[in-house]
Amino acid sequence: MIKTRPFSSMATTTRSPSHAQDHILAERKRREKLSQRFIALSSIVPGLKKMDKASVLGDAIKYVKHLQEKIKQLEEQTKKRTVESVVLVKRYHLPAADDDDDHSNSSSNDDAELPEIEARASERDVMIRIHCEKQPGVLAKVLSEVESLRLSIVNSSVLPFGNSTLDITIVAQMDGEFSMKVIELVKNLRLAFLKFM
Amino acid sequence: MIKTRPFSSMATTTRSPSHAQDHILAERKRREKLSQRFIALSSIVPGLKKMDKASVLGDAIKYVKHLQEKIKQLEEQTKKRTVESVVLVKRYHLPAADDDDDHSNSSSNDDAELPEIEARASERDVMIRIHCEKQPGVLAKVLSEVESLRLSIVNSSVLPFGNSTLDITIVAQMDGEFSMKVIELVKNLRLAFLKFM
DNA sequence: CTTGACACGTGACGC
DNA sequence: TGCGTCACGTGTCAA
Repeated sequence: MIKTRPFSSMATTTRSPSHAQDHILAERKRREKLSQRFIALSSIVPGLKKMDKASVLGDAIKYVKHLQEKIKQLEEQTKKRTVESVVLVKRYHLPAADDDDDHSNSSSNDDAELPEIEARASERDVMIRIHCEKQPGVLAKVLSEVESLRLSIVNSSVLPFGNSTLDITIVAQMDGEFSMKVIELVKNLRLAFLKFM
Repeated sequence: MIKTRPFSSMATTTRSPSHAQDHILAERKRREKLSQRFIALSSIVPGLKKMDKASVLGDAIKYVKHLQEKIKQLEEQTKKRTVESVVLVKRYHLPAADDDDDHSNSSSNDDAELPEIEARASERDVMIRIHCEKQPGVLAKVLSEVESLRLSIVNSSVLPFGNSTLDITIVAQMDGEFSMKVIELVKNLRLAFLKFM
């Protein structure tokens, strides 16, 4: 087997007599490693029809992109879900765009797990319901917050729901002639949660 | 860069010279395609230090596994965080769903005192909240109705609110693989209430 | 007979 | 100097 001379004219690349075999062996090992990785790659990429290297690479590329896109979607989705429940909450209290709040609005939401807060009032009674993530200290925090609003607590109930959720229901009464719009109440509770979390 | 005359003294496989060039060219194209895919692959795999083929393949493999694992986690998480919720308030119209309901709609409603029913589901847990008029026997009625839906009650709470209102919160669990869309649950409870009141 | 894919040996380049 | 990596041309096998 005689190869035609590549025109480099650099005929003087010393070839080691014994080490030439090393070279061959090393190259063989390298190829072996590559082939192994190709097999490994093709084994974790689902649904490939053609098993040739180009197709494996191509399908792997598509697959990676697909996975990345899916992860992106899932992460957005999880965030959206909490946002939706927040929106539900905001329906009750959204006029928050008032002047008493922080003006640094817009990007103010790092809302990892904002709770859903609902409040209603009947005569002197106020009912507060909070659907939130299970956290140590939430109940105490909420109760003290409620009391700080000059509301005397009549009853409270905490129900675990699912693995990581709490449903807190509180009934309180307003003192004397002091009264508070429920929307203000929800706003205050929400601010307390923002500080707390 | 054309090789002139490789004289074929090889006894085994002799190729026509023009066709040999085709072979070379084709192989070149194939290699080019492979290299291109390698580059493409390495461009979408983040944070790879070594750019040699074996490392690209190896890191791509690790990366794919990492993505798969992450997707698995995210999907589990979203499943946990998925909370279906339906609220039925008087005057609010249910998405009507199927035909199993009474068609005698229209002005048949003396619904002045229909309760507000809300249900949400997370995994096996179901939370039911009913805001209704204070009546003797409501709780028992509601609980038996819930149990008749193959739900085992985990916790229940009844809070008086105002003079004539009750806020009932129930947490129950669905049996085994039996599951029910929350909207069906709300519909059933609503029907029970309609019969009861 | 053509086409495409593969592994091999080999020269070259960079550290 | 050697060691690792690469691209190339080539022979071979299968569709």
